[in-house]
Amino acid sequence: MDDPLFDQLTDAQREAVAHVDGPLLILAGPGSGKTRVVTHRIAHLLQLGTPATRILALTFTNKAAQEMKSRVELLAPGKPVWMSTFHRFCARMLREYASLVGLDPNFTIYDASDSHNALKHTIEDMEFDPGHFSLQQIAGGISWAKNNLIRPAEYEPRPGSVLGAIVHRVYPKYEAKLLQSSAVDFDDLLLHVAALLKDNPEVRGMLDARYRYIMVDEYQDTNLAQYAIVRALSIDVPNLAVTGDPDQSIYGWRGASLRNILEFEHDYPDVHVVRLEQNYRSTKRILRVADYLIAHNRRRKEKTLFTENDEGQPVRLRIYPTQQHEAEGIATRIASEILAGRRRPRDFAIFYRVNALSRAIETSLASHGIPYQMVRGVEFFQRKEIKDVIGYLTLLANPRDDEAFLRIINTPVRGIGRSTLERLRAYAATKRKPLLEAARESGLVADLPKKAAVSVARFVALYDRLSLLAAEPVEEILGHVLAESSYQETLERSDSEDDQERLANIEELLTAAREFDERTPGEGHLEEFLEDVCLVNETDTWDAVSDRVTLMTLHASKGLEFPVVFIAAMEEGLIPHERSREKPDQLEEERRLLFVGITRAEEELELSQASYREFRGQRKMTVPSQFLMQLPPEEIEKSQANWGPGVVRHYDEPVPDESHHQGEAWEEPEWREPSPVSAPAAAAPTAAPLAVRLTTAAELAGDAASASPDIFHQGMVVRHPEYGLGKIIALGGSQGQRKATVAFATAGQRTFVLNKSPLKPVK
DNA sequence: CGTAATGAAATTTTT
DNA sequence: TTTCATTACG
Repeated sequence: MDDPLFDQLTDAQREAVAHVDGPLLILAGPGSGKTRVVTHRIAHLLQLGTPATRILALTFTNKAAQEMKSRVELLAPGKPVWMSTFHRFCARMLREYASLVGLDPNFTIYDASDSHNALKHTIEDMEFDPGHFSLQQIAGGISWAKNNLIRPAEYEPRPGSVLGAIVHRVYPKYEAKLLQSSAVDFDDLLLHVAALLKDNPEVRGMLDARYRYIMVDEYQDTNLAQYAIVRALSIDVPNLAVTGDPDQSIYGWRGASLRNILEFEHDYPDVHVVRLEQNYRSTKRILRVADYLIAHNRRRKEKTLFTENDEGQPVRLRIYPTQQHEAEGIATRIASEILAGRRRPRDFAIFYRVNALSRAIETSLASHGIPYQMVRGVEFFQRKEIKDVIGYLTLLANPRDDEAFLRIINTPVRGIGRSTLERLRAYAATKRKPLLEAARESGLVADLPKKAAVSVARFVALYDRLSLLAAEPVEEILGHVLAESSYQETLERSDSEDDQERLANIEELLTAAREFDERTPGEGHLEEFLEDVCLVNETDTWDAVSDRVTLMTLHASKGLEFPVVFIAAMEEGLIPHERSREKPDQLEEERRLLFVGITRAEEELELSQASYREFRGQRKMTVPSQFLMQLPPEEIEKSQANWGPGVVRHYDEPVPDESHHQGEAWEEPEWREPSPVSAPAAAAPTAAPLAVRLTTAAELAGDAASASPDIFHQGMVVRHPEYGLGKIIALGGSQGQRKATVAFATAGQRTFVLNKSPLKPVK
């Protein structure tokens, strides 16, 4: 084979890429060039003349899909291969076949918190008392059922299970509520598609034929619903290629089933299996540590990881007195490496089991002036202000969406309180109408005070005004929403810092909308925007480019790699997490989680443990993680750090005379005041990477001279020579076509093309 | 109706 | 300790 596509591949990789027809299982260890294989295989299929539209590649994250897209683009430019996440693929299928499962094509996708609210409202409507079970437990039960392809009517509670009995009662009502609102939760996206394929053989057959080659990444993380979907699409044309690593399955708690990959050979008997065991990422020592650890798992496929990389440094294990010492130790190490010019901030990553552990580390990094970015749990699109504003758009797109209605009906406050809503809900329930419809008829609602009815009517009028804009670019709709609901004004009037931050976040959302508009010209893309918004997550926008230390949970680290990795808090109860200790399966998953963390490291790995840790305000003595005992002792360089408080010291220095700090010295660690740092490279860390990337840098560089339209923003007060003072209520269009709608005090609303208008900002 | 105060709960979270 | 959700007041 002298095809350039195969040039840079190893034999094993080549074997996988060259495989064309029939099922293929690629067992790919960490750092084994899996993405390379998948992308090259796609390119190869294209080269053989397969139309791009006949290839489907499914991933779990947008980031992975994006990565794949850009790499295929390099190998085979301009080919529209469908590469997306499972959920996005399903969303698209459902838009096409919505009516077959009882949805409108403009259905809403509920994220976790939306569906939580929907469940809460369902239970309220039922006047059902779930006893001591929490909403989350019930939600978990429903989610479990959905992941296992059990529809409401088919749900059979385990005999004697109280929770099961509750789920049995609630699940059908919850599902009915979603359908009534024409909404789906994340699990539904998969479940509905699986059901669609099962119940409609002709549709299934057509799609099976349409997607001639299907590839699934991270197959070890598929659940039964995903399995069923993939399976249904590869019956007549069984050209299914899956890649995965059983040892990296860390989402069992989300319904992923290791069975799918372990039994793949059973499900597809004539499967071709390729093992990618050579690692190109880590040093020999790191790899041996990972391999030794994971060998303790029983439920797996044996594999032999090897690398031709250097031996590398020993893996370090540091034991600190307290978490503050631990954090300080890590920060000091990083600082000295950077100051010595050996590394840059972006070379480092710090992983931990739970988000709550990040705080101490952040504090220390900040005090050393080390720039960092945290991939954090609270996502941009989950913030209240974002969800509020999105709520308006959602209701515009789907007037049947009761959850969206409830979210925005009194945000900002318009005097529509609990009792009013109670009556609206009762009315809507008896008339079997969406809440918005009920609101429209507020005059007919029994016992509704006139004042309340007027408030409701005003809201409906607002809604109707906004809905006239539904086909406009998203940025413009958003602008009108912000202005006419007085959401923005309410925040601006507030002087709390939180609210100022909210305004900034809304500004980011506007930017995201603008970028979306530029990306998708034409009319009526509201649903697509909303889909983007809810199927995107912050990890996707983790910025590999910026020069910062990365902080994240072990889960979030999957798929990434860093020259130097720290894994903090190697303690019983954290890793393995206490909630995982009951079942052996869960313990194995925790072990895999650590395996994933370890195998992210390219050159250096440092594990650490604190002897005492403050947890929920309690200082407790810790027990070393059992996993530490499952590492090869000869590969580990263990050291105990025993010095007193406040001493910032490089680790390679010998431990100093500890006499006067012995014993309780660490009880009250003293803190150096976080000192502002002199070096410009070490600017104070910005709080959070926002989910939305700003393009302003490029734009400013481009045409800074022409007092660009970018100086105008949402809500700004402007002056017009003729009409006087006005406020920008919406912006739209891009570049030279940038337009603003301005509400003037005397002259009403007018729209201008900014480049040609005499508008000037005031202030 | 809206805000302040109290109390219970607290992993991980591809979408 | 912190965060939320519900409850009690003004």
